[in-house]
Amino acid sequence: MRTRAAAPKKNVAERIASTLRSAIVKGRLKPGDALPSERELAERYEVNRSSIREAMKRLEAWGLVTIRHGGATRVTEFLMNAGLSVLPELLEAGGELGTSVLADLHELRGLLLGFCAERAAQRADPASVARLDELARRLAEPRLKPAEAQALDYDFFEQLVLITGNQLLLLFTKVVRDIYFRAPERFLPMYRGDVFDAGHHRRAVAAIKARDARAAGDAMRAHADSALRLLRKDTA
Amino acid sequence: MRTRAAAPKKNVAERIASTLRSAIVKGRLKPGDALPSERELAERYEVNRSSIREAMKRLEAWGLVTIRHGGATRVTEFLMNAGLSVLPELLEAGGELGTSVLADLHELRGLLLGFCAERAAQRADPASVARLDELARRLAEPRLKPAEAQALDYDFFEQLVLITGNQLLLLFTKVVRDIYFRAPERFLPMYRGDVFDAGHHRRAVAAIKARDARAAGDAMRAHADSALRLLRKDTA
DNA sequence: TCCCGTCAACTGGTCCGACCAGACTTGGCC
DNA sequence: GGCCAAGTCTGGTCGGACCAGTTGACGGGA
Repeated sequence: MRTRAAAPKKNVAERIASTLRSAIVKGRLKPGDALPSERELAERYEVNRSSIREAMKRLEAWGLVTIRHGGATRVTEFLMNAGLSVLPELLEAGGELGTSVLADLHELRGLLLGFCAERAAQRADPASVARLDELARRLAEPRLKPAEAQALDYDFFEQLVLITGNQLLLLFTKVVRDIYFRAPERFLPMYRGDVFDAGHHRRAVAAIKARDARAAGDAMRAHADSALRLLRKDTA
Repeated sequence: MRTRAAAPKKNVAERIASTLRSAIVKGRLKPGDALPSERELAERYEVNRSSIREAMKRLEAWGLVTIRHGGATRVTEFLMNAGLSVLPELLEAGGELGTSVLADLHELRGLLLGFCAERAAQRADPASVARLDELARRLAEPRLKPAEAQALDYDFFEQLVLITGNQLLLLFTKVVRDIYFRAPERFLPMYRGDVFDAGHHRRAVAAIKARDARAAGDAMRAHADSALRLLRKDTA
């Protein structure tokens, strides 16, 4: 809200869904709790019931509530039942949960980055390598804004994933992208000029060119690890 | 339930959303194509426009279409935009895409299994190890039905993930579970008595007990690799 | 007293038809 | 030919009606 686009032109349904989502993820509504009926919510928010229904459908799609015809709509135990789609919500909610999940994300990112870099060293075509090279070069530019570095870093990740040809992994990167976009402020500190080191990317590209899988993987793992260490230091 | 019932009591909106989703994922509707207007779809499917709207909202939540007020609703380049929620559909679609994604899944599963096993060897508590032991023992029973072996194998995976304490990974396993549940027939061949080898799990548990991270990881990676090899042989 | 079936009063699901609001299309004006 | 305005497409919101499962209170029978 406060940052990124003062949300001027959101749908009615979208606005209400966000409100309720926040209530759920932040714990004001606990798993098992019943939401007010659609008719009551419509009255409370002074909108039509159709809009409330849309908001409910959205919450259901996010895996945050279960709707039962005839029964009440209840908050689900989303950590055990929802899929990755609730992730952005979890991070946006901030707080303790958000931070621990953020660390989990970086841990997993390191694993995947390493894997992709190794694959890339084995089978990257010249055009892909050129794109990686270009991205690494731009990452090394002085006076790069944190937000730009973040965007380039994501592009680098995506390019690596594209090289592996693993479509499932590609879908996963989209989840990561959603998180980056929705809660960029959680990531920007690691891209500050005084802590971000573009050397990892440069070394990775060099290793990929040299077909050195191990070195490429190590470089990207080191990149993710540095973010993880920074996060741990900040929260400590 | 377990066998995925021929969709007996789905919503109108849900039914229509599934139909369209399938059309999109299977390529009958290509990225960039405009869907018919809500009013036209309502007429074609002989339902109210509200129901069509709900179906549209669902497709949008899945990342399959983009809705623009005033403009047409268009199919997105979903592989580049959708999240993991379309995965089950990709597999169910069968055909070339389904098989290649299945291979991707096994590849990724190997990576994650190996990672989790290594972590488990480093930090598993006795109770968790006992649960893994029990699961491995049951997997080794003679005359195990493929479906039972599949269920146990999934439980083993989940238990490993729980040991890592990575909540994000836990959410990912839920996605895997959804796939297993929705298209079990795609996985059962690898659990047939004559090809399934429970030795990988047994060796992994032994390695975890011995705190041998490398051996534990290798055992689980070998498990996933054997599935991948079988898949490649079948399609070849 | 206790159990069980009935039914009213919830809940969400679908429908209708109207109107608002943004975005394209078209045609006439310059 | 190029530009702008009106018309008519699109989705967005409304409200009010009715259908369809669930729930639980209430009353009658064992």
